[in-house]
Amino acid sequence: MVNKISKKSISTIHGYLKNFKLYSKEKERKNSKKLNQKSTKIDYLEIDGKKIIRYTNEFWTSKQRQAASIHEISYRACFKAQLPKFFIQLLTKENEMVYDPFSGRGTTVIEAGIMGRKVISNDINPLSEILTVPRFFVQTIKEVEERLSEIKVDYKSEAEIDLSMFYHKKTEAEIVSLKNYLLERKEKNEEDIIDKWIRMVATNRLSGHSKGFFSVFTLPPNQAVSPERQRKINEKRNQEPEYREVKKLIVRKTKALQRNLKKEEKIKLAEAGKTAKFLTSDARKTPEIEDEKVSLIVTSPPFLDVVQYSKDNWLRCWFNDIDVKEIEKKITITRKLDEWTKVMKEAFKEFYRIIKPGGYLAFEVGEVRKGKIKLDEEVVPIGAEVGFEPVGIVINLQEFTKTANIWGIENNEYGTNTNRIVLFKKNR
DNA sequence: ATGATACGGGCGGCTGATTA
DNA sequence: TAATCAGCCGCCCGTATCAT
Repeated sequence: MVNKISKKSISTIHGYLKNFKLYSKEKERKNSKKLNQKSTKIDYLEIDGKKIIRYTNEFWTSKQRQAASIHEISYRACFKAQLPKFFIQLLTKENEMVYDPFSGRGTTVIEAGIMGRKVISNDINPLSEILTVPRFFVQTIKEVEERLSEIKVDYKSEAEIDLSMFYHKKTEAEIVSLKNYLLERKEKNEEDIIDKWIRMVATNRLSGHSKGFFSVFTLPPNQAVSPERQRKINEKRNQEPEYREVKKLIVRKTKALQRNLKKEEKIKLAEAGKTAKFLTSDARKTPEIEDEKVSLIVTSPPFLDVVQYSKDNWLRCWFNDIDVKEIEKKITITRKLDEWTKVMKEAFKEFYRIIKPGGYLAFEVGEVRKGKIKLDEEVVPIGAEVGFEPVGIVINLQEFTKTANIWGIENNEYGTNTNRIVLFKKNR
């Protein structure tokens, strides 16, 4: 619900954020045509002797399923599509380059693609590319059905590891057959975009807590359950894996992913996909990206080591023949703040190199350790040191419908109840 | 003994689509 | 129109273990 706005100079961005009023669809529905009258709260922080402005408002709403359905790929710690949309709309024009160095499930680049921007996506975890690339080239139900029908299932096949706590024998045979098919296609260099689409959907269906997934009831798929733990869950719930039709579920999710995707959005995605770059590099070292090529970065880095990305993805890595240990070796961000800061500074240097003069960096971070560590405030001097001008901190505050009960955390307590974005500009 | 680091838990409210 | 249900989302922190 961002007001239509073209690219703004730095002073008008301040004006825009200051005078921002969110047009509320909710209120419209309730026959009140009024704007959401919340005005932006402004305060100032002093960091390293310099004043920095902080804007707090409900700049976007992030209800579930309010963005394009194509984003509905579960991944650990993914921000809502409304976040990148806000900054892309505010800070870039069509055909300009948008980049996400910590791409994850690819929310930023997919959203940028829908909006007709050019994109580069990077993530050190190869799973990111597997989940992102195919969604630029949305396949029709018919294409997917036809391809699936060509894939032979050997009902004698079994996984080399014990997955009996997750899958019915027949389901497991179907998954393993699909895994082997995809591996063979890849090895023979025959893997096409339809195969990749199927790989992406299947990877997303491996485990979850409803009948739309291949597995028995388990946790939602953004967090992995260990085999030992799954056995206990099965015991506790007195359940055992029932048969799930793998091909049928893939077709169903294929349909769901494009549920509300408009025709022109699909075309724009495909256009962006044709020129897109997908990297699997360390964000500090991306020589594939030329100097001053990028108009906007919207990203969110790992917050210290709060999330175990490789562990949470063990089953998906198994399906895609990705060595979890190899990824763990590459991801070296520790829980120590000073080391995190060092790594981020190197990354910021790289961002400065590839952003064009006049371009922006929107860097989303959060509070961790019960608010003891405010990463947004840590990030401001890092950006300034490498040459960026800190524009300000943008905080999106909303009445949350979040239900993070896993760790007994109440609404608006800890975690990402607010999105905190540090906005930087590279001056001309 | 003390501080640092590693490990890993295991739900449920809400929204929107589908079905009755 | 109401009822049902699939599927989304959550970057924390207590405790065990290791290092000094």
